[in-house]
Amino acid sequence: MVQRSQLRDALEEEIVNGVFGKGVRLDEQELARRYGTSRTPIREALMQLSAAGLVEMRPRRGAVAVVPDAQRLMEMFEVAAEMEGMAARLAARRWTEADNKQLLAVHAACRRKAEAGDADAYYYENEVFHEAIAAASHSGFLQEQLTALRRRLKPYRRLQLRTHNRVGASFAEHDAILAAIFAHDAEEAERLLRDHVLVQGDRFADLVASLAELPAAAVRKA
Amino acid sequence: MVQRSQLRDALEEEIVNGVFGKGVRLDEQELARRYGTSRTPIREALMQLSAAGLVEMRPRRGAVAVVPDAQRLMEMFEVAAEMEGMAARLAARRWTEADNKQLLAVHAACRRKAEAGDADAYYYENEVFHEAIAAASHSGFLQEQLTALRRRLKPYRRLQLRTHNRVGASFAEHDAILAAIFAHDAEEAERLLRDHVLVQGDRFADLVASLAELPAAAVRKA
DNA sequence: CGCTCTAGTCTTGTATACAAGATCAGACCT
DNA sequence: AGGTCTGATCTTGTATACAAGACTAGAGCG
Repeated sequence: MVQRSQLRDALEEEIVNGVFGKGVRLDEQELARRYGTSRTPIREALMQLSAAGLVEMRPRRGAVAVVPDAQRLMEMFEVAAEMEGMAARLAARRWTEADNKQLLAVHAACRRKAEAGDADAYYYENEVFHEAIAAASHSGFLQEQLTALRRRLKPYRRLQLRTHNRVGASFAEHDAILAAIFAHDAEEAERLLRDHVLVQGDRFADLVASLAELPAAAVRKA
Repeated sequence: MVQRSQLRDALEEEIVNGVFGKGVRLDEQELARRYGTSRTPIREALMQLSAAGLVEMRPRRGAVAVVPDAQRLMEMFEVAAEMEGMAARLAARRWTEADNKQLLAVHAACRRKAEAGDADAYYYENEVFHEAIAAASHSGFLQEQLTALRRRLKPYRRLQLRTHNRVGASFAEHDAILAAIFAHDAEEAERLLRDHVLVQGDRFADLVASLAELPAAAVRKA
């Protein structure tokens, strides 16, 4: 049986992965055909995605996928870095024995994937690692916000984890972050995790800049 | 003519202001009757609000208003403080002449309302002040996130601005924040604005605690 | 030759009809 | 009497029909 949320997730997946180009109209009938349903569930999914900022709904003129340009992407990475840093700070103050166990377990899993040189598998465990820190912050709201943000940045993160030997560096950073958290050094944990995420943003910016994929970063309108 | 977004906003307003009690089912037919429309637009509005975290949609069992308990509210204030602080930090680094002008103008408006002792008017200008700082951060994404968060915290903020002589204190804090921003002191601006917002959260927590309005903070389920 | 106005078509937005799971009440059984 | 099963009713979820604004193409005009 198909859950309502699955349609939304499938659409989100497609949009976030850039299946639809910038400014392409998302035709409700076509989507309905493609997903084998009527327009109603499609519309409801689109409404949700528009509330989440993934599509823009122009009255009477259809929905278009929102494809963040390089500047917007940097802004998103900046905010993500700030919030991940905040999570680390709170985690350093509040972690429990259960959090400790969980973090060590996930960290070990990261090590295995990193040593195996499996970037894709590492990428997955990396997500779990960050999620575990968010959980250790014991702020449900922060955790939710971070999860939503991570989903949107997912494809871009993945993109640049593959470059260079980022996996090795990433793991080393995880190590330092955990040390700071377990030492209850909130400021240091915040700084380290923030930088850890920002590096991804910077690297992404480099990547984009080098590809010059971006003719119209400044053409954003109010 | 009634825009689609107006229905959503009206519903959001009602929910955020706690018109519906905790766990009360939002009956689609009743809402449709009340707003003089069919169920379809109501459903679409509810979908958007569920994506924004304001209502929870339980499959086949209807939507209920999500009323944050005290702990969740504190978490939201914490995150808001962090992001407002971030905005101040960025604003201190990036403000332009136009931002400067705008900030001074809004600050002057705040002063007038504060001196007139008009808490409600001050409350409104206060919003504009914070919005102006977010604008001066030159991060569109951060600005949007802050706007969304502010909307959700609005009723609680308003609640505690009325207490004590918070208006006078608030204005003095604004003054210091602007000084730090104009001096390009990013760290100080961040610290001041963060505390400025956190005070509101703390005061709110005091309020709630004193009213003991909250029997079931721990009953939140996974 | 290009612009504008207009009719036609297409797409979105809303209402309604129908299908299917959830709730509730009453009867039945233990 | 209490609990449980079952059918009636109600609500949500989906499909379809219809209304109304937006795009398009083509004719007419400058």
